[in-house]
Formats: sequence, structure tokens, C-alpha cells
Amino acid sequence: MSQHAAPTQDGEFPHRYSAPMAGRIEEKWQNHWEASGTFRQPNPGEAGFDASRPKFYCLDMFPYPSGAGLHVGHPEGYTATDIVCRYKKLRGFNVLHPMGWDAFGLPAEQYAIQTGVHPATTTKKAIDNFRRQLKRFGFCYDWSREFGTIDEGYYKWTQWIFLRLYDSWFDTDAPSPTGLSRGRARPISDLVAMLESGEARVGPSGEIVRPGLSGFAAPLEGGMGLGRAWHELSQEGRRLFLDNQRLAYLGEQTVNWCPKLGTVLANDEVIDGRSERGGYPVLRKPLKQWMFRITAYADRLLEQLAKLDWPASTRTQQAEWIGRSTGAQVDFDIDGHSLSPQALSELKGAKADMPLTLTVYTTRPDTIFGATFMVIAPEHPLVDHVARHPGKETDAGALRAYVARARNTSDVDRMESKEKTGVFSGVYAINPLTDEKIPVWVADYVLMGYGTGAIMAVPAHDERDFEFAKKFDLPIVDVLYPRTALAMKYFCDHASEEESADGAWQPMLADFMGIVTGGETDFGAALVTVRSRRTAPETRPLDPANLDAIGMKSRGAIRITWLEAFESMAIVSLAQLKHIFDRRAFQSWRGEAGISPGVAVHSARPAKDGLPALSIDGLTSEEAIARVIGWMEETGVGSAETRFKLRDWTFSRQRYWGEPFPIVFDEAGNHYPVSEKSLPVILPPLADYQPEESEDPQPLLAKARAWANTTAFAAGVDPRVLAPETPVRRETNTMPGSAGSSWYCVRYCDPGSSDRLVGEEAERYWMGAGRPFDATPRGEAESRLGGVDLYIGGNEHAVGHLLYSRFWHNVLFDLGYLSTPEPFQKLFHQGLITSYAFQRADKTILPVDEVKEVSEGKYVEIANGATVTPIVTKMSKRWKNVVNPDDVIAEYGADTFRLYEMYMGPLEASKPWNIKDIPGLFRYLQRTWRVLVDEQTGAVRLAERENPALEKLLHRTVFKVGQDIERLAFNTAIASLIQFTNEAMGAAGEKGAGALTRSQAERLCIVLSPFAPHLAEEVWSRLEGTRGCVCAQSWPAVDERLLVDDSFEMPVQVQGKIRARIMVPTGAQPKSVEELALADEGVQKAIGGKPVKKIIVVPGKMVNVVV
RNA sequence: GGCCCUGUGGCGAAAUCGGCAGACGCAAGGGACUUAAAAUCCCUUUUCCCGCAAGGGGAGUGUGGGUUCAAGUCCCACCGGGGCCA
Repeated sequence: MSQHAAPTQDGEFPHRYSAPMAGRIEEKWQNHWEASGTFRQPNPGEAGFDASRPKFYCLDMFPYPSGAGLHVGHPEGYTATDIVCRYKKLRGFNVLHPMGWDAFGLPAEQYAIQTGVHPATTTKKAIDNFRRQLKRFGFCYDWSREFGTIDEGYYKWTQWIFLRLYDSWFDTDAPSPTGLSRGRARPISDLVAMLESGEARVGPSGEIVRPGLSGFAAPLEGGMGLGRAWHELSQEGRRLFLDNQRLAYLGEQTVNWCPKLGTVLANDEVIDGRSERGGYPVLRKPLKQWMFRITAYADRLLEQLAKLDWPASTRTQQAEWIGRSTGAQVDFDIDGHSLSPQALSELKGAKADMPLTLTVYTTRPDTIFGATFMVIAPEHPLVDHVARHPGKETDAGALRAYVARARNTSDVDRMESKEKTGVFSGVYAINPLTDEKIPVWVADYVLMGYGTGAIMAVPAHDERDFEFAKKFDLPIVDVLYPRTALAMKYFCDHASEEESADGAWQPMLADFMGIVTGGETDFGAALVTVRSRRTAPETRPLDPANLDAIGMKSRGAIRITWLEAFESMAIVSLAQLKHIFDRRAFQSWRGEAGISPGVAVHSARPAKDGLPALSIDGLTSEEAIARVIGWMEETGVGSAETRFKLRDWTFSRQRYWGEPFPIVFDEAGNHYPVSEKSLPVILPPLADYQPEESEDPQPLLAKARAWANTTAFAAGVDPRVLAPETPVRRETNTMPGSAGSSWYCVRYCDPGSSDRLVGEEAERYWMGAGRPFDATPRGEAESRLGGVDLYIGGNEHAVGHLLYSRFWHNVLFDLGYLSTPEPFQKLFHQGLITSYAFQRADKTILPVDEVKEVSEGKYVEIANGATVTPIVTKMSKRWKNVVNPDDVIAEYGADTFRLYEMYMGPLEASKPWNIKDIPGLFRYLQRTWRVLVDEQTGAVRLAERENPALEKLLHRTVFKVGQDIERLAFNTAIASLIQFTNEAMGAAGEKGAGALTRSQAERLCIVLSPFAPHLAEEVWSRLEGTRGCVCAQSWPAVDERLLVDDSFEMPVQVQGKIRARIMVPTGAQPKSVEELALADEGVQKAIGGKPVKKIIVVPGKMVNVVV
């Protein structure tokens, strides 16, 4: 870095803008801003709040304060928001611009495990360092609103929100308060009231039944559909029912438990069943964990997404994550003869007269005629029955062995594994469309947690089913062909014997395929055309080199492509191909599943056994799906079904450094909430942080035994809920990192609030439009659903944090605690800052400061002169290429740093850090300083008289900079600022005299201040008679008349090529522009006397003459 | 493997709605100032061809097609780089 050292103080120019001077100026103004509370933003109702101004809430994704300190990626987004906020303040907005800390999390806990230091200690230290570093940039945060997720005053409310979810259910029948899709969260007491009044009953599978609602389906046989009344349920039954309705509920999830490490591991920390760290065995164990019913909101989250001003890619990612699909749920009858009598009776249980079925969900019911076998997950209940009571064809030993093996394979590995495994269950089912008996296999590529844990396998048209069928030699039957396959089949079926002869069919079929793919829809017509071409045989040889010359390129080239295709397909004869099609074995023969769209074939059944006929042959998938579902609903075989890929949100972590749950368990294992007034449940300190070896999954927090085992009274449970002396065990799981970050945007509105999660008025003002949400459309500006006006952060949070926040926000909105359903109206992702890393010949990485550039693009290792390879990659410890902002600031100052990061390229693009470019921005600031300040005396240099050209340019600069900030295009805004300074340099007067007038200097300072606030503030303060900070001024007015010239140079094209430029008065009529263009000598020369066919005049842009 | 982004001088990039490709910065080369250097200022800088010169002409935005009076920008196919998910 030292070879690019910035200039230091120069004796000749004691007042030149130098690095030390930048440092002094920056410190001075940062102190001043802090001391005078410049960036404090009062809330409505507080002293100094100006209600006449519009509001702007601009939020950065708050950082996780790591011990390593800031890296240059952090200030990228923060500088961007700072510029916008400073600009908005100049534009007269009340600006909320807060900062805080996402401070619970794993790294601090791991550090504690290694060193025994309490995570709070290391975290506080890291926060102090982050705060110091951030302040060094001169960001205009309102630091009075700072908080961390670890603050008791904050996590009290995180726990409170958990209790609200715990205490709520999702009423699918209630209209959504957003006016979009149906359903909303309601307090669970509402549900109890409904049950007690009989308005709701408990359905056979624990669902809510609402007999009174119109549109309620007629009860099924035996009145089962009406469910049971509340009073018919036992105490235990009621509890179970309510617990199953809660938005926060206990669910069972499988975790990777490493007994030796005493900790739960993430999937990527487990390699081949052993821990990445230490290589100890890892077991997959089911564990009761707190879950959030985010799936209830799937539809709403999807629908509202479309109304947010978010990057399209992020919306797509979230939409795909939610993964709404429509398909069919289909019942396949199980062939009772393939089961043992014991299994049969066990499975049938009470419903002795009902047929036994296997239910599957499929998004492709149009391919059901090709379902030649079924696959169920190893965890499927049927497997257990069959293993204990094997049928005639069941190999119970193999089945049990397989299930045991699958249990210890993670879902990810099961989905990924290339080699398909499985075992036949011995059970058969009946394909309801073909009535064929098909085998039921057990395989781990089907997961119990997804769908019904069973699938119908359509090997011809699903890649995984195809692989499985190949491996276990199961039938593969085509039921869908793309157009090309249909055409080939047609040709096979219609070619005459002569045409089928070897040597004859190839060119003919190639020609036929060419015509068909070229757009002919009628295969018969295409065949006629081909035959006519045959009878007048082509005399020209099919030599690719000649094709162009004889004008046959298109047809000939396509035909050759097809001939090559036939060759690579290794078709022995046309008869063979026909045979393949006749056997419905085209996919099998091709060796891969046919997944491209097409139309259904071989998909028809006659009317039989009282069920109507159905044929979908020739229909596209979309039409076929509708037809099949219609048939299934009519016959009761299946029904249309909407599914989501989104899973409920697992909220428990078996850790220490997180928010404790406000939940206790009694000795029977029932859970109870801690009362609101006893919050927060404080995280107790541990004597040591070493995890204990244990066979059973244990959270680290469970080591606080005295804390965990207590009484209901001591834990703060309401005595009406549980008698005070009842012994209880506290929940010892902790909340995940995403807990605190899911609502911090809300808390900033009013971080001191002690009686509510946020002050009502402050929340309504900053998050909403100053009034409760109302879905009635009132034009574009008022149809917003949220929240923060501009949220900037990395796109790695596209589906995690950004989805969870939305869920919480929606729930709290439904329950009436927040005024908008969505937290973030506008979202923007800054790009990754990459950097050069250097690799030795042996692929090892060496630190950037041990490398030097010997010549353009050639780098060597300083120690031994060996050539190293530069690679561009993200900054990380691993690549040894992390740049510390402190160093850059020390060398050039914060203003230069800010400018550099904003000038690198578009904010959203990922871009490489290049140290060599920084001095360019430093020099720009230096020139700007020189334009305004005398380098000998330090006094401001001003011009007496206004230079009109500079005035015009200044107006344009103000306009462009303002416009560019609005669209977050800081790089081009800075480019235009540089241009202005360069012009002003050129216009500078004699020694001592300035180029800019007093008014121009003021305006320049204001426009520069969002980018280089310290320098702007310093120059501003040196201007005599200015009052207050530059950042508290008003954005300069733009005189629009100065934005346009009287006349300008317009290019004239002839045949699309520029041949001349003419001077055209602004606003000239197209007709006169035309005349001016034709009068031009160069234009005439280019036209060369040819007749002018047409003249296109684009006003203000150009002229194009067509001859 | 899927989804998304991206490809423009030696480098970072600009071209905002289909209308002058390369603004601005870096690097490089030349010059001024200087005993010298640093700093600063000025000039050149996409490329090829013709010309002593002024100047003129051609090509050019990853590749190949297409739409259009006009394509970096829109459409189709392909190739390379990156990110996210699996």
C-alpha cells in the first residue's frame, strides 16, 4: 500500500487538502455534529419535531459485530444510505436513519467455548469497535436510537412477540385485513370463545370445523364432518387441540447431534456422518422444537410480495422459496392381497369397510397413465406395519436394514445422492387410471416431511424416477411426447415400405423433420411435401460448403442437423424406431426422462367398473391436468390441491447465546407461558461454556441447572395459569439469530418504549403513511403495504431474514400492534466488493501485502520473486485479501473513502477493490478544495463576477446529482461533480481570485455535502456569514431554462451511418430539421444523388435519411 | 442441476425510454514548471487502413442468427465469469 502513499503536507502550500488535514477536518466535524446533536431526529410529539415535513425512513441491514471489525463491504451500503439521507434532509424530509447491532449469535458463543470469556464481554467489545469505526465515516445516524438485540430492554419485546405468536391462531375463514387473500391471525382466546359458543367444533383430524359458515360442505356419512363439540373433549384433548392451532407450536424435527461435541451441527458441518470438526460420529435424532406456522401465511406472503418495490430477482427467489404449486392429491388403492392379514387389520383399524389407500401429491396428474410404480419414504407408517407383518413378497430383513440406514442420512444427502437406493416393500397398489397393479417401493429419495411421504413414479418423465426405474428394472412407459417425437412417430407409422428402406428413410425423415420444425403444423401435409420433393429429386449435392452459393442454406443445414441427430441416436432401421414407439419405449431407449413440454399420448381408459371413460391424448399438459383433475373429482379418486414448498420455521437452537424462550414445562411436559409482566426472561450466566458429552441432544443453556429447574412463581408464570409452587423446568433452547433481526426495523421508531414494543404514534408515523393501514386503493402513492422507505443490504438475506421479518410483521399487523402488513416497502441490494487474491503455483494463497506488481498485470511474491496468479474473489480471511477501512481512512481520509466506494461502479454490481483508483478521488477533493480555498492562506477564494457558462453547468450538475441520488446512481453523480470541478479549475481567475461566486460556492458545498460531508462542512464554515451546518441547508433550486441550450449539434445518418452533424435550434420542427439536414454538404455527398425514400427525425436526438 | 445477475478500451466504468459507443476515473505515453524529484497543470490514449499534414475511410460492445430506418440496449441459440439455492 505504501507505494501509493498520498501526498503529505507541503511546506509551500500549508493549506493544501492533505491526508492529515482531512483527518483533522473530519475529527473536528464529527465532534461538532455529535456535540450539537445535528443528526438527532425527534419523534412526533417531541420538542423540535416539525410535522409539516414529509418523512423518510431509511434503514441499513444492521451488522453482526464480529471481532475482526468492519471490512470494506460494510461501508458500501452505509455510505449509500448516508448520501440518500443527507440528500433527503436537504430536501426537507424528517429522516429516520438508525444503526444498531445484531449481536446474538454463534461466533461469540464459539469464542466463549474456546476461551471461557462470557459472550457478552466479547460482543460488547466488538460493538464498541464497530461503533468507533462507523463514526469515523461521518455517517448521519441518529445514534440516540442505537440498540443491540442483546439489550434486555430489546429482547424483552422479542420474547413478548414470541408469546403473541404462541397465543395466536390463524383463522383461514376471516377476511385478511390487507384485503388480499383470506385469513388472518387472531388471539387464541377468540378461538376458545368460538368453541365454547359452538360456533366452531373440533374436526376428526384436529382441524377447526365451522358448521355455520355458508359454503360449508355437506357433512359426510355418520356426521363425522361436523366434528365434536368443545365440551365433549377432555382437558387433555382441549389442550392438544389448542396447542396444534398456535402460530408458535412444538413440532418434532430431526437434528444432527454429535454426542462427543455435545452440540447440534448444521448440515454442512457433517461430513459422511461425522463432525467436520474432530471427526466424531453424528447421530440424527428427533427433537421437539418450537416452530412458527409461517406456512399459514404462504399465500399472503406471496401475494403481497408483488406489491413491494423490491428487486425482481429477490421477489423471484422468495416466490420460489414459498413455492406455490397446484396439482392433485390422488388416492391409490392398496392391493390387500399383498399385505399380511395382521398388517391389513392394523392398517384398517376402525375403518374396516373403507378401502386402504396410499395418498400422493403430484403437480403432474397428466402423466398418471405412466405411473408404473410408487415410492414411499422409509419413515412412511406403512413401512413399519409391513416390516413387522411381512406379506408374501416382503423381505422384512432388507426392509428393516434399509430403514435403519436411511435414518442416519441427512435429507440433503438423500436428495443429492447420485446413486439411487431402495427396496421393494412387497406391497402393490392399483393405478386408478390404468387399473394396473404396480409395486410400492421404499426409497430414501422420497422424504416424509415433504408432501405425503409417497409419490407416484412416472419414470418416463421424471429424472429421479427414471434413474430409479433403470436401476431396479421397473417398467418405463411413455405418456407424453414433444412435437419432434410425435413427428418421428408419425413418420414411422406412415412411411411406405419403400420409403422405410435403409438409405431412403434417413434423408426423407430429415426433410420431414425440417419442415415440421420449420413451422408446418399438419404432419400429413408435411409428408406430402416431402414426397413431392422426392419425385423431383435434388440434383445438387448436399455439400455444406456449397449450400450458401446455391441458396439452400436454410433447408439443407436443417436437414444435415437432423441427419447428424439420427446418427448420434444410433437408429438401426426405421422398423426398429417404429417398434420402439409401438412399445411406448422411446424415453427408455433414449436413456433419459422426457421432461420437455409436449402432448399426452397413450393416456386413455375406457368406461369401466362404473367409472367414466377418460382420454387426454393430444392435449397439452395444462389442458390434460385440468381434465384429469376433473375426472378424479367426479370419481372421488383425487382432488385439486395447492401446495407450498415453504416449511414451517424452526425457531429453537440448542445454544446459549440467544434469547431464552418465555416458556416453562411442568412435570408432565406441558408448556406454559411466562407472564408478560415477568419479561424479560434474562439469560443467566454460565460458570463455563464447555459443552458436555451426552447421548441426548442438550442445549448449552441447560447447563444452567439452578436457573432451569425452578418454580412457576420464580419463573414468572401467571398464578392463574399454574400454581406458584409448581415445580417447572424452563425451556433451555434459545431463539435463533433471526429472532432479533425480524423486528428491529420497528423498534428504531421508538427504541426507548417500555410499555409497548414500540410507541404507537411513532410507529404509525415512521412505518406508515401516518394513519392506520387501509387497503382501499387511493392511487399509486397510497397503495403501499409497508414500512421502511428504503432498506439496503446484501442479497444473501433474500429468503431468510427478509421472509421472517415479513411474517412477523404480518402477524403483528393482524393482531393490531403495527400499522402496516409489510416491513420494507423498497429494498435494494448493494453488490459484493471483491478483491484480488494471489495464488502460488501450488494453489496456496498468500496475503495481498506479500505480493508486488512487477509489471502490468504481472505479480510476484516479494519474499522469493516467484510469479503468483491474481484471482478476483470475495473478500474473506480464507483468501487473505481483506482490506481494513481504518488503513484507507488513515491514508486518505473518510471523505475519499466514501467517494471511492461510491464511484467504483453501480451500487448493485459486484466490483473489485482496486487500491490504485483511490488517489483519483483524493485528487478530485484536492482540486475542489483548491477551487474554493487559497492553499497559501487558507482563506476562501471567490469570484466577483459570475461566469455564465459555469453557472449553467452548476445548474445542470445540481439537477443531475439530485436525479442520480434518487435512483441510487452515485457513480454518475460523482462523475458530474468531478466534471464541474474540472471546469471550474479551468475557469479559475488570476492568483488569489476564485472561479466561483459566493452563491456558487455555497451551492457547490451543499451539493457535495452528501458525498464528502466533512470537506463540504469545512469550506462552508469558512464562507463568511454562513449559519448552521451545511447539512441543514436546502438543496439548491434548479433553473430549468438553464438546462437546455438554444441550439445543439445533431448527427445526421444516411442509411444508419453518421455522415454529418448539423446545428439545430432547440425545439425545431421536424420539417425544418429535415430541410437543414438535406441542405448539408456532407449529407448530400453521402446520398450521392440516390432518391431519398424516407427521412426519420427524432426530435432532440438525430436524423436518419433512408435512400 | 435450478434460479438470478453479468460480459463494452490496458483496467473500473458511462450511454436513464431502441437514437452520436467509450462520459468520468485509473494506468500508460508525451510536454510545461523544476538544478532534480515529488506535487501540480496541459496534451494524447478503442482499433485498423490511407495521408508529410490538415483530414478521410473501414471495423468495433463475448459468439452466431433475427427484428428495425436505426441494436451495447429487444428476440432466439450458444460460449465465458459471478452470486444464491440445491
